[in-house]
Amino acid sequence: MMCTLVRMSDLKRTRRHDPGRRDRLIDAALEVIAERGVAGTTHREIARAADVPLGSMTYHFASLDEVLAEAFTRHASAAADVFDERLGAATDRDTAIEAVIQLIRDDLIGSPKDLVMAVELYVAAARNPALRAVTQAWMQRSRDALERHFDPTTAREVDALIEGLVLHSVLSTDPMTPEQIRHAVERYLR
Amino acid sequence: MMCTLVRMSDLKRTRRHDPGRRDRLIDAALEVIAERGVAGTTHREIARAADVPLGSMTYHFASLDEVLAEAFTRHASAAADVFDERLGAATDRDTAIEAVIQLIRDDLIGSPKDLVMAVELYVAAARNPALRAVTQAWMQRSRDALERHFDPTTAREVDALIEGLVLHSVLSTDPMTPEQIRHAVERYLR
DNA sequence: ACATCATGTGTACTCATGTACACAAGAGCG
DNA sequence: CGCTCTTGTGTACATGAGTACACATGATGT
Repeated sequence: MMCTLVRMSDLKRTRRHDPGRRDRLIDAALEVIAERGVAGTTHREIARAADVPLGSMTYHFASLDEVLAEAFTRHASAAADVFDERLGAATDRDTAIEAVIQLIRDDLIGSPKDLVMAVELYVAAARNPALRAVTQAWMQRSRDALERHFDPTTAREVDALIEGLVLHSVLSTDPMTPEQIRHAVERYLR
Repeated sequence: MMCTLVRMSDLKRTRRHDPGRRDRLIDAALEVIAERGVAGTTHREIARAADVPLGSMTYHFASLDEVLAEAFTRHASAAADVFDERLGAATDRDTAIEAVIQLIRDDLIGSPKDLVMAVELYVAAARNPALRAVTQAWMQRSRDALERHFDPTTAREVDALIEGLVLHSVLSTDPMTPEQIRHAVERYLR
C-alpha cells in the first residue's frame, strides 16, 4: 500500500480564509524577534515561523515596522499583565515587597528571553517614535502597579532598581542569587 | 583669477599611506552606531563617515563584526575611564556618593548617546559572544571602581541601580531631576 | 633612477530583502 | 448553479548589502 506522505507545502494550500491569521503572525513575529533579534526579523522569517506564504505578510501588514510595533505592543501588554497580577494579589506593604522579589526572581531573571525582548524594544524605540510610546506605556503600567503599594517616588525608584538588577544579573557571568535579590530589594524598601 | 575649488574626492586621492586610518575608521563606526544604530551601520556608511573609499573597509577589517567588536571595545573602555576618574578622585565615602551622583547626572543622563550605545551593545551581545565579553569587562570595571569605596555587595547593587535609573530616566517622558537622582542614590547608600 | 613590494582603491558579483501586483480561489448570494 | 467580490498567493523587481579581487600607487632599498 501507499504511504500517504503529505507535505507541509501541500497542506498550506488548503488553508484559505484563515481568520486570526494576523494574530498568529504577530505571535510568530515575537518568536522570531526573541530568537534572532529585530535585526534578523524579516518578512520571510516570520512567514516561515508561521508556516504561511510570503505574500500573506504584505497582505496583513502595510510594512515591517507595523509588524514590529504590533508585536512589541502585545509583548509589553503581556509583561505588564504579569506585573499587575503579582502586585495586585498583595494586600499590604510586606506582601508587596515579597511580590516584587518573586517577580524579579521568577518572571524576570527566570526568563531571560523577556529581557532580550525589552532591550530589543529599547533599541528599536530609540529610532521609532511609535515604539517609544509603547515603551512609555509599559513603564507607566509598572509604575502604576507599584504605586498601589508605595508612594510615587518610591515606585519610580524601585521600578528602575528592578530593571537594573535584572539587566545586570542576566548580562553578568554570575547571576544574582535569590538571596542577593532579596537583600537588594529589602535594603531599599525597608 | 581662478578660484581654487578643491573637491573632497580629489583630496582623497592624495591620502595614500595613512597610518592611523584604522583608528579613525573605528571612531567613524562609533559615530554611525550612535546615529543610526547597529542596524544602520554598514561598510558603506562607515566609509562615508570617515571619507574613505569602500575598499578600505575590507582592507582593514576582515568583517563587519570585527569593526563592531573593536568599536564597542573602544567605547566601553572610554566609558569605564570616566567611571574610574570620577570615583578615583573621591577620598571618602561621602565624596564617593557625591561622585556617583555627579556621574549619573552629568555623564550618563547628560549624554543619552552613551546610553544608546550601551543598549545597542547589550542587544548585539545577546547574539555575539565576543561582544558579551566586552560587556562583562565593562561591568567589571564599573564594579571595581565602586569597590574602592563600597563593599562588593553594595557595589554591585549600586551599579545596577545606576543603570536602571539612567535607563528609565532617559526612556521616560519626564526625565529625573537632579534632586530625584540624589534622593535615590542617598536613600540607598546612607 | 629604477625595481619591488606592501599598501590602498575601484568595481563588479552574488545574495537577501521589502514591496508591488497580477492572478487564483473560495464565500455568499441570486 | 454561476456570478461577483473579498480574501489570499506566487512571483518578479528594484535596491542595498557584504565581500572578493584585479589593479593602481607610492614607499623603500640598491
